[in-house]
Amino acid sequence: MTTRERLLDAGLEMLLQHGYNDLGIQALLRATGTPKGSFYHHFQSKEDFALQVIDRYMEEVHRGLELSLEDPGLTPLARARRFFELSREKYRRDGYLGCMLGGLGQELSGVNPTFAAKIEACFSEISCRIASCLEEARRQGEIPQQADPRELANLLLNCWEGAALRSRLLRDPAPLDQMLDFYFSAATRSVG
Amino acid sequence: MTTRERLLDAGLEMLLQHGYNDLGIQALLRATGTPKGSFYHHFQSKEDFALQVIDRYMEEVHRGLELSLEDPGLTPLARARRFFELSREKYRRDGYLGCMLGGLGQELSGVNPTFAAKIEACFSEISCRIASCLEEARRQGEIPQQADPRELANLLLNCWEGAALRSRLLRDPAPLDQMLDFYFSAATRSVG
DNA sequence: TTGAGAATAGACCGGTCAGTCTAGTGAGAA
DNA sequence: TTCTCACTAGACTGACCGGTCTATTCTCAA
Repeated sequence: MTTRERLLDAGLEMLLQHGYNDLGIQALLRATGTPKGSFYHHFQSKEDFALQVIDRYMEEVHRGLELSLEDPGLTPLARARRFFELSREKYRRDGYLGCMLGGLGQELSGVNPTFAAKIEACFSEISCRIASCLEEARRQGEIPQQADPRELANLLLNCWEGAALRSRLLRDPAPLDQMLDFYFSAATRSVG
Repeated sequence: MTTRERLLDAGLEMLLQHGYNDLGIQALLRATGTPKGSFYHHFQSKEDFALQVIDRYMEEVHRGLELSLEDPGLTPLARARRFFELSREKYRRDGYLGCMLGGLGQELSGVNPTFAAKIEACFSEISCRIASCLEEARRQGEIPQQADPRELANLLLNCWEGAALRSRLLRDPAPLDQMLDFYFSAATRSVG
């Protein structure tokens, strides 16, 4: 494994726990046994590093989206739900520290437009893919014809992020499950 | 206005925008024209200061809860919605920077148990007061008898926080309104 | 075998951080 | 009038911050 990869790996873990401002380069280097020269050889700056960590985070997210949204054994609505259940499993493995996008978004969007734009773009990507899935659900009659898949997808994602924050505070998955139950029972009942 | 009050006022504004780690004591002092000695006369430490700022934030929240949840001109469900509409107006005045509890919760709960507990306690307080309101809604038949007011209140609050994060990223109130529409139409339709 | 460039290595930089310390000021009590 | 104490004032401390710099080592192509 290359130094760059080691740094990004550690970055995923440490940024999730510490956030951006509480993560020192020094600490990252100590944790990975990397000299400072290597870090600044591979990355322009701390900000550049964090942005690349977000890219790596998004690779995982997209793998999860493919795994769930393209599962032919499930109905479209069940596929959408599956994605968040996969995410919940990832959160469990991480110790219920929530979602890195939510964490960095909250911390940095008040002062750093680069991060704000980056993270909004990530949410937007995810939301779009879920929206096509919900579009399919609408075609198949799982949700009402007059429903707006794009708005429903944003709603689902935003509420999920809220649940993830509460789950981080409590170190407990319950808010995640409750939110999914509520959302999908509301979505199905509305067409029942 | 006393020095202490000036500092807490500025703290409300600056912590919302900058978060905890990006807010320097120096900057706070510069912004308020306060010498350092005064700050450390009134507050034990930066952490102590931030915890007191949260207390002040919660005073506002409780005022909002009283204003809305005890409004006799509205049905119980409408009172609950009113609280979040009031919050939305506050967010607008602040430039759509979201909710301080959500911001500090995300930033600090991974590393600082004191803040994690404090902020979870704040959410819990708010949720409890909304739950009694929803309990009353249940008594009056606005929501199903078998609904759990406490869970519904947590759900509402958590989803709101997610919408607030997205609103902060976009500097736009739309996610807030969409979330409220979805939640309350789901809640009423289920008993239709 | 040698030359070139990528990568490692860590001392070092100026600046800023939270927090301390001592001196001084001002208002109200005695 | 004088004493007291809450409060103001800001210089100062040591640690740590992100980032730079130069020297060295490694890898691999010519």
